[in-house]
Amino acid sequence: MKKRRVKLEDIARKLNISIATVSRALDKNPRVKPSTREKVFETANAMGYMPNQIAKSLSSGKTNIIGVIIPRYDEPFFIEVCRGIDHYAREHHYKILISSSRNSFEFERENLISYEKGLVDGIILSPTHETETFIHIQNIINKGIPVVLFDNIKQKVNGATHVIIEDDKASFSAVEFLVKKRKKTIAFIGGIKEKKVFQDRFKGYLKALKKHNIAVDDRLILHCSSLDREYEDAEIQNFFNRIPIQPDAVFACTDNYGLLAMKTLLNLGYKIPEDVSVIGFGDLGLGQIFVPSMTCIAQPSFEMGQKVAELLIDQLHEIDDVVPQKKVIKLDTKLVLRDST
Amino acid sequence: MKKRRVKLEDIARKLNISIATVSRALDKNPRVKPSTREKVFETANAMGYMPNQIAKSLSSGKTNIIGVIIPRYDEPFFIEVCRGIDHYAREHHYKILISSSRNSFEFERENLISYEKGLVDGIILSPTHETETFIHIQNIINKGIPVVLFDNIKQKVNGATHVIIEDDKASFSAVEFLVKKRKKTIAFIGGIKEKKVFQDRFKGYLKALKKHNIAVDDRLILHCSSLDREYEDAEIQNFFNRIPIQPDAVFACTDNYGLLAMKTLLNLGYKIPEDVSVIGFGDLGLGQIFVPSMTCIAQPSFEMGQKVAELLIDQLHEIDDVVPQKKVIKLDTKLVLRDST
DNA sequence: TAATACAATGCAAACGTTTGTATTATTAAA
DNA sequence: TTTAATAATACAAACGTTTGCATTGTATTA
Repeated sequence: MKKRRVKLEDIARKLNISIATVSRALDKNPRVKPSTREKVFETANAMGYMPNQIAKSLSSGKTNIIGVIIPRYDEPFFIEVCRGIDHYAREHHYKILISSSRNSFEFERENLISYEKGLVDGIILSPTHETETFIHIQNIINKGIPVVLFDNIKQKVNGATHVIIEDDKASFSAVEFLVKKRKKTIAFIGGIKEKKVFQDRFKGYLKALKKHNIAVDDRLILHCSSLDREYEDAEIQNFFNRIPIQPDAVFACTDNYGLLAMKTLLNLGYKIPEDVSVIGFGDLGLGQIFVPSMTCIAQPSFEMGQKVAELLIDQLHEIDDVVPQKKVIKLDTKLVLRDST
Repeated sequence: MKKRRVKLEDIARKLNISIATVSRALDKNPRVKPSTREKVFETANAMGYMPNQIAKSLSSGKTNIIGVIIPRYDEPFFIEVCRGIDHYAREHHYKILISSSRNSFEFERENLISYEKGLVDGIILSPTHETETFIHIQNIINKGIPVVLFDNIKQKVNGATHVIIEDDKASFSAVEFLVKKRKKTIAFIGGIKEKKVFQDRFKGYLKALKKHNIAVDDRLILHCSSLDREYEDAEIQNFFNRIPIQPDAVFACTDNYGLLAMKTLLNLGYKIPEDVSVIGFGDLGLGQIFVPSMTCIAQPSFEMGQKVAELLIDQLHEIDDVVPQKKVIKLDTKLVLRDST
């Protein structure tokens, strides 16, 4: 069934020249005579030659593959980042190997180890909420494999570049916006408490309330604990069904939470934005479709992907001896106003 | 900067044994004495040995990587399929290399060629709307690389396994459902005409109308031509803004079209489902969040991914001499009723 | 016409594994 | 003890490239 691949040797034999010459000819190396090169190209085509990437990689020590680890697929933010990575990477002749850590530290570690086997030239990683220790990442870096981290970074990792947004600032400004609209009972819907981004978004919420002398009311605060799409809905419905006071605004830490909140509130008979304003976080398209459309903090996801890829690829091309400056890159967010506020 | 990797040779030298023995010891090959094996494992650990996947692949001729080509990232259906693939693949020790053809035949071909260089053991592909000729796929198969196709297959490819749903049947039953609800002016929102799945879904629509003696009215039919999320919205808004008759139902060929239709209709003052019913296609979660929630044809995307991966991996494990039976697998859809009808 | 330069090509090692076969060491049987 | 059997290990080729260095061929100069 499986056909034997044509290799350099086959071309060499047919033309009665050496493998080295064939290799160089295909490389357009000026050391081989134009006429020879032509002949090589012709027979290579005729024979259907296709270089063996694996052999090339073994010889060169480069695979031109970037390993990407995200906590989950079913979060549009991560997919959008991947799209950004793919865009930049392809332009620079890299391919991407994506895997999901499924919100599990163990999976994240396993993935990292599998990448350590030399399959990838560098790694882009967004740590899970479970990730408390970073030695598994440090280990990889110590082996000389460049790593770029994005989103949800609990701890600065020495030698890695970080790309983040300022979650606390962003949520602070969103909540302050609500306060300035004279909202007094602002509900907060966050995600799992263990996740740094949610912690920071919560901090921003608290800070805005404090600044404007609004008392924090625990009954208005929900930290969703679901890791799956299916349970988030129930959790948020529960929350609003039982809430003892009527909120006049909701600040949600993701677009999805925001949409689910709007859905639940509408079903409970609230009018948006008359009775209650809602702000989401992310701005990944769905907020624009919902009726009413949702005000969001726009996070530059695609751009984040591009940036992350750019930084990694830059690092891959650095001269080995130059000890590179590792950086923390902060991308800007902005509040996009729509009908829900 | 870059540390030299520890290799078998280093372990061998340290223990004064041969590379072959080290290799076999790590493989737990019974040909090496238990005590030797122990020593090998110990020093391997102590030295931080990590096998070189590339070298392994070159030697074994297997990479344990599956190449996946999808037309676009920003279509939840494809991501859900990828998630299914990832799930099944990981369980069977395969990794996935994803790339997007960006709705372009040329990109699809390029990706395929890049995979042909021996990087992947097999390929999962969903052809673009531009893909008319299938020789690039046939070529790959002829080289002995297994290919499984899913969604949007215009032409049966010899030697490839196909996984599809019966788009015409599914849309027929959805439209018939509307007819039975006494809907007479049923609008159709499809995608680019060149895409087989949209052609089939349109056929189902026509067939249902015909069966129930409802005249086809071109003014009720929209074939969206946008390939980008951003333009779809405008196209659908335009359509409903200018529509000369009031539809009493809308059958949309994707969830996104359905949601955009609902949004536009609501903004135009229609009541859903009182004035107009809406059915979407896909059922990827968003329909449940929208208010009112959207009735959908549920397409088993995750399962499709799993199935596709299963079929490919089965093929990869087939004995080479056995000429395998290539199949066309049809997955079931069902109509999920919600508030929009 | 011999010496010299340089263009074109070839040889062989290297990349890090795996694995068939050969070799050596050890044990059991005669 | 020597022989036969078997267990343990070693050798070397193979996977398909790339590349530094050596070699051959050709043209230029004196």
